[in-house]
Amino acid sequence: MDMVNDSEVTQGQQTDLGDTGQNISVVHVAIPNQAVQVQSVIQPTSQPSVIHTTHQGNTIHVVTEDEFEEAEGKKRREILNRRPSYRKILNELSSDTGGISGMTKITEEDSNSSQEGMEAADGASNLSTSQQQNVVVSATSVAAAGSTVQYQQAGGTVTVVPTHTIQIASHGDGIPHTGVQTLTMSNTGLVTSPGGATIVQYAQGPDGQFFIPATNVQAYQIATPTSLPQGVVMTTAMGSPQGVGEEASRKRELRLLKNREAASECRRKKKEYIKCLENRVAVLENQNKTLMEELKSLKELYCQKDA
DNA sequence: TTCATCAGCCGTCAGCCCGT
DNA sequence: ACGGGCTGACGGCTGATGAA
Repeated sequence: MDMVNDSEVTQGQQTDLGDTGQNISVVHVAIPNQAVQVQSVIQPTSQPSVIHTTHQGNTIHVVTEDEFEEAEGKKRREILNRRPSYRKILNELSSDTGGISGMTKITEEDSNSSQEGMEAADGASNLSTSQQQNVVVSATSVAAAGSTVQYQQAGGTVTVVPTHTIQIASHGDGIPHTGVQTLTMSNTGLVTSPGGATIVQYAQGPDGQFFIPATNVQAYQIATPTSLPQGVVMTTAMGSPQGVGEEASRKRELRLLKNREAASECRRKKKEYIKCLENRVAVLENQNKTLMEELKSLKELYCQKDA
């Protein structure tokens, strides 16, 4: 493969491509040390079907068709093999392009789109006697008898059991829990009735545990939370073959839920990535236009001087 | 109004990569 | 080796739009 370095090629220069057996004239406008806008137009003078070039920095590589196909194939395979995440691409773009506007660096923090859910779930651990609680857990699968789903967080544990009892095992807030409290359970959260959002009244039993009075009992569904804060653990107590099946289905639900969220996040990043690319195109087109105009005026200046 | 088409969104699956 | 995250691909759903 022959290399044609743009520092060696000037407008109209005839360049022999050696082992390609081709002679081409190269019209090459090269602006050294410009990150963008090196334009090259390669025109074959003989009839070699296609001239393929690849660019590396300021260097143009002229390759044979076979080499080109091979390289393209390899490139395609590499792209198929592993496309870096949009976050990576965006970060690379933003560090590469430095001053280019419209580039937003994605950080771990701003990729955390489920902050609100976390905050809502956070509230569940701080159960107090006087305020309404938002316990956020979504509903998908019905817990069978014998299984216990725990929603745990540092300092407090809310246990939901399929006998429709909500047990608050340990608040960790030091507040004595007496009387009837109201839990607002949204359909985006931990426990819902089939009808959606439900106000569940629960009371504290003599053993200190809270329970839902029988009048409130419905087929509450229990599933994994849409987003659990760090340190939050959902567990199920199992012990039977039936439980194994439930465990599997619970795991599946959790996996699907996480994947759902991941897909949503991925789409969000993809959109952002495309926006950034569009911005970049606009910026580069602008720069291109400016440089072309500059080149044109310099050419005119040069022609005037020559004449 | 009804129907067809299209675009956009969402959920799911599969496969790859990466950290443990 | 395994589990979890990421993302392309696919199919279904829904709303907008235009033609009949």
